[in-house]
Amino acid sequence: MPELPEVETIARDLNAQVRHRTITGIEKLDWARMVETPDLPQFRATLPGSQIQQAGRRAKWLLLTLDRGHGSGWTLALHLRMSGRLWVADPADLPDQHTHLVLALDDQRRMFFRDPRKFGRVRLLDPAGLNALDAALGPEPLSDTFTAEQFHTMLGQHRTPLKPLLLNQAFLAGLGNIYVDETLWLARLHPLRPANTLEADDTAHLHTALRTVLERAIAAGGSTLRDYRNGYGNIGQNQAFFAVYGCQGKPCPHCATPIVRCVVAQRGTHLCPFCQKLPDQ
DNA sequence: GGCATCCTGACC
DNA sequence: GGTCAGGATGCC
Repeated sequence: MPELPEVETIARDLNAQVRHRTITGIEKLDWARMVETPDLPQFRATLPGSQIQQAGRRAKWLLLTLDRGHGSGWTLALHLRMSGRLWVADPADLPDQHTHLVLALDDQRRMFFRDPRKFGRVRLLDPAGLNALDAALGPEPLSDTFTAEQFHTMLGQHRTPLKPLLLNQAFLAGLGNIYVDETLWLARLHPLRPANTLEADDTAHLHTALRTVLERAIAAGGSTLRDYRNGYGNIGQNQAFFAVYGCQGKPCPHCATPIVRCVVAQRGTHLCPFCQKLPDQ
């Protein structure tokens, strides 16, 4: 569910609320499979007493840097996958049946990880583990060091269609189904276009479109379709700006041609058949 | 690449 | 009852 803008929003919200707070205990953990590493005893032993130095993000991973106590040098990495939420709960709130992890803080507040589909995962990483996670992910599209020239070189090395390539986290970090569709529409590129057929100006448009779409979504606090909530438990507003995602049958904001939905790379895909043509057509 | 799998809830 | 869902992985 959450993609880069949603995870970025949650990271900022958490940073504002739990930075320098100490985790006093694990109040609830009823889905052991969500903890990927280390083993459960070490996970339970390490967290209590550790202080959250800061909350950040890498790709779609939320990263809580831990300091002091047993947590020194560790990073708590959380991935929300499809239906996960992570927020600082109101002291009066009780975790429901889908809230599988509750972390108590030293100010009487608690962090809730709720995930009905149970796809979400948590890792406690040492510095080497954090490096490995980072190394397995592509560049951050909003980074100052991610240039259109670099992007063009990257795209030229793949004949894969654009959509599955942009969804591949090892190629580029943070995009998911919504923002790939929105970005390709803004760049007027067909999702099946082989990556290595882009001209330099196509890549420049795609590079600009990526930043426009992602920055607008962050400014709007993310997109809420069903499950997504920010770090305060509130919905985002970016869904109002969708041009194509879920807009099948509605007029293209550029040319008024009805938006169509198809399937590309096993994912629902939304595009304007007039603006986004394959070169052969 | 395609496909199945991990899960549950919403919707038709 | 069947289909779909913002993600990722492992198997052809």
